[in-house]
Amino acid sequence: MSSCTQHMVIDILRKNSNKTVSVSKRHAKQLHAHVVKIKGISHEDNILVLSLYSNLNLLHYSTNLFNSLPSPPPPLAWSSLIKCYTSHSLLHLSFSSFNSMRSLSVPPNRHVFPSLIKASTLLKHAKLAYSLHASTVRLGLDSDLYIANALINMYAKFRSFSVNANAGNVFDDLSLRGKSEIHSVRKVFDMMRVRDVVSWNTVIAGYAQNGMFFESLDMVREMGKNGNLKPDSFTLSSILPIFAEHVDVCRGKEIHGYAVRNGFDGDVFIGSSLIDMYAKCNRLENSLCAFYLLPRKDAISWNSIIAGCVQNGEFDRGLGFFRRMLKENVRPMPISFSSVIPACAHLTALNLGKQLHGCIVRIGFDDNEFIASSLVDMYAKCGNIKMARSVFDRMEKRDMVAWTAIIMGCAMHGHALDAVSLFENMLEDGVRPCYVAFMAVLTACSHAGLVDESWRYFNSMERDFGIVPGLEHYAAVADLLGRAGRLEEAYDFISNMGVQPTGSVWSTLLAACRAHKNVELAEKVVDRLLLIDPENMGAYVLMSNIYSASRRWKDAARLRIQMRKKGLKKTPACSWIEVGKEVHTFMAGDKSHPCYDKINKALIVLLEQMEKEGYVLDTNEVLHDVDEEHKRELLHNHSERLAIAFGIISTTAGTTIRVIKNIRVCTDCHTAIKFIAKIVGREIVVRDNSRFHHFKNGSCSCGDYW
DNA sequence: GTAGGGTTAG
Repeated sequence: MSSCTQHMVIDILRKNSNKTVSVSKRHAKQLHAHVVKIKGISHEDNILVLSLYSNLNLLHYSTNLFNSLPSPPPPLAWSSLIKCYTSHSLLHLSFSSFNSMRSLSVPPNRHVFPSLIKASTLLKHAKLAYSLHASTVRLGLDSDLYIANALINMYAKFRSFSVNANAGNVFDDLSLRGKSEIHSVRKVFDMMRVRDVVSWNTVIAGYAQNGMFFESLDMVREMGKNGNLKPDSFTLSSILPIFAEHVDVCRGKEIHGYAVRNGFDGDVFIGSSLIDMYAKCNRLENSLCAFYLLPRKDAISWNSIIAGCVQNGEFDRGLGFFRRMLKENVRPMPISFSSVIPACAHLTALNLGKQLHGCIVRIGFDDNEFIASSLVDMYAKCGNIKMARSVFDRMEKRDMVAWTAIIMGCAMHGHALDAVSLFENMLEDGVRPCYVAFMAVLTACSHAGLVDESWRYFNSMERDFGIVPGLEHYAAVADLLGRAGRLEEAYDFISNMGVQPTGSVWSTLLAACRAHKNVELAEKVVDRLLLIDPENMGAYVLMSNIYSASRRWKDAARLRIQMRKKGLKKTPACSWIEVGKEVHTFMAGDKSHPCYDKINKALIVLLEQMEKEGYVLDTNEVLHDVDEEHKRELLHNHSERLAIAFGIISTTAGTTIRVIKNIRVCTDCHTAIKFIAKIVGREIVVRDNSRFHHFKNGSCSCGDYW
């Protein structure tokens, strides 16, 4: 009897809601067997079993049972089948089934629409979705609780699609449509006679995901007042990202407290939202607590803590969590890689980055845009611009981030013309440049002295793209003017820029004054600089260097005394190199390395050969008023030379040497490294605080302009 | 039959 079957179905579904899925699955099959055994083939009962299979997401059992039904199957059978297809993301099958259903003249009932609306949402197929909405209106079903909930979700999602599409491409009509869609969310919601917690949560999440934070939080209040419903774990995980974005840790903590009081703090969704919220509020310790207190961790919990560490500059920690994730057999997701690779980029850990790249290729994630962009950036930052370019060239779809990464990469490596032509290619591709993309192309211009191009891009920013130039853009142009020797022009440009200049903008001009030996303007600049940033030690050092270079020792000494009085100390110069699996660090004049004697001997031998080749020491770099011999020793012990010499004696012949320095390479070392590269027949890559220098065969990729 | 969390460039 089918009423007996119905009771058993209900019993199984109840057990299923207790998360004992495997038990229910077994029960379902037992029930099916029971039905077959006792009653032979009863289609009425089979339809109930089918709805049970469909609820348990058992695709094959559902389709097999469905195919055994006589034609035409009743509406309940169709809606079960379609639901099953949709929840397995077989969206085209959902629609082809719907079409078959209609061609057999089976009337669609209310149960079939939610799955179809969901399928059209997942397909991002707006036309289909709108026609489904129209059908429900014609059938008078559009205020049905489940259908309306699905419609609200659909309109909220379409709004975010168009918002996101708008960020990368030029489709102005989409933003208008986006507005009407968020309006439709509210219209459907307002029209409903009965709303449940899902209705409220869907609207709240929809507003939150579309950046309508005020409206979202307002709905949470309304939910309690007019809806008489308490926020649940869905509500909380929707609104936590709002406080993450606003860096509002106080209100984030309030939500955390509410979650604890109501027993939601063990929920994995809440957990990862909390980890993320605390990390974005720079409270990594709280993120770690939230992570460790989670009773069950899923892949997303791991992703959140990895991204949290990396975003807070805890690169080694982020890498550590990534390793532990693998060790605990949690399958990494594409996001896991795009979160952890920037850690390699920041640590300049090329070998580690390569290993991760290998892993990515093996898993088959190498076509993921996010991962590819992070790899482009990582290779560029680790000094391997060729690999960066090859990863970029292999990308099928390139979004603005990918373009920006490669343009910035080329800029850092002094390939300014490549950077500029890539920027033009990006525009031809219809990708709209953003704030960062302009930073990249302007940086490229400034590294190569392309004054005219720089002006052209700078002027087009606001005029053609509506991007108001920020400090970084002004700084790049000012830097370029200064280094091109147009010092007065640069001074006027900085004095009249649209934003308040920072000390560092003036510092670049000060450096230019030094390069072009203009002491008078330097004095004017340093006054302006110290007015804004009186503690800027770089300014004192530079000005002192400028005085020294023009042999005004007394003025130089006066500044150094002022520095000492203020307690300002120069940033100690430091270089490091990765040999084998270890990173070796050298300070200027550092004799502490276990191989120091060997390094020193190598440097002496090199110096002899360099001098034979025509190297002349440039002592202008040394700011102290000391005798020539002492100057020679000071230069000889610059940290990059120690690191390079160590690299030469501890790696096999022909290996590229990659050294990183925390401040700019000095002119003398720059000349010296050109000689060294030629003598030892190796490529030497040096990254200073702003760019890469590739030394090869006696010359440098920067063309001595840096 | 409907709703939720985490990514990349400076």
